Amino acid sequence: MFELDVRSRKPIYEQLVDKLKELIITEILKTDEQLPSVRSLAQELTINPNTIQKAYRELENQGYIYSIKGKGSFVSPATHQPNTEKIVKVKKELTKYLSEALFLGVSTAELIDLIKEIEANVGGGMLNDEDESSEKML
Amino acid sequence: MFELDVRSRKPIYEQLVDKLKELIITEILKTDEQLPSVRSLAQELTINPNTIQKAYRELENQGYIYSIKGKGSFVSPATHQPNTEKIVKVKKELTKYLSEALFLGVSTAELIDLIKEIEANVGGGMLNDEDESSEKML
DNA sequence: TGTAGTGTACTATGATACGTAATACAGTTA
DNA sequence: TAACTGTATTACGTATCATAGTACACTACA
Repeated sequence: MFELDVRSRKPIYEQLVDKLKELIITEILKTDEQLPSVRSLAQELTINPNTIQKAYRELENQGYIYSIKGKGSFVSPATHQPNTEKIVKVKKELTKYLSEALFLGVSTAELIDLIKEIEANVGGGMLNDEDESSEKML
Repeated sequence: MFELDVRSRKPIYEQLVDKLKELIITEILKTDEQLPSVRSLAQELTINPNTIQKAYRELENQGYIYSIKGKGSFVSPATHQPNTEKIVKVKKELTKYLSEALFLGVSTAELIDLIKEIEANVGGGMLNDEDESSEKML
């Protein structure tokens, strides 16, 4: 279900946040669906429960999930209400990577195709994860 | 010339890499133009020379600049030869942020506009009279 | 009621990265 | 020679990450 790279410079909990966010955005994980418990996921990924909890806390802070003591953690309903601050932040990152992509020779057309491709997956359903090199497959 | 956030979670040297990369990509810094020396830039930014050097080393590793002992550091000529590995990496980041942008309600049209806007500022040459729409994205 | 499963909180420890500081060396330029 | 470049090394303090262990509060269920 997850591929983690424990050797990566990017913290494990942050990798988890990214992966889960992606699963939520693409609606592979649906609204109110229950996430694995911190302990079970920790055991499955052979990492520490605290690390899972940190990722869940971050996702909760960002509004992607909600947690109920004694019950579990669940996917938040997609509000789709514009969050200006977040959008500004994301656009900034986008600008950075779009610039670099163009600089590296990626064409505008290709980028637009990428957008359309992603758009088809966001809220749509199917998506497959093509991912990096190493490690830990579960 | 630079604005750094020493309190940011992002390392200073990495902020420097990003800023300089952007200046190179947008050709504000032109091929073979000399960068500030590690010591002078360190003094200007009131940070440690080692931190500058780390950023320069990273930029050199990524092919954006070259350094000559005793002379200085200079902007590499833009090769524009496709670097598959880098492109894959950038596309991956792009996918992440594009997904999130779409999820947050940014429209496809808006994203395409963003691409075109950036394209006008990258590499192509004609645009160093950046008076209007460009606005020095940072 | 008891028990197992949830989330949550806290302390402690080791490893690693970041940034600074000081020093040294090598090469270029005037 | 003197002053400027890049580069390398060691040491130190700090912060973050991840683990480990423990504890507590709440929920569900037999």
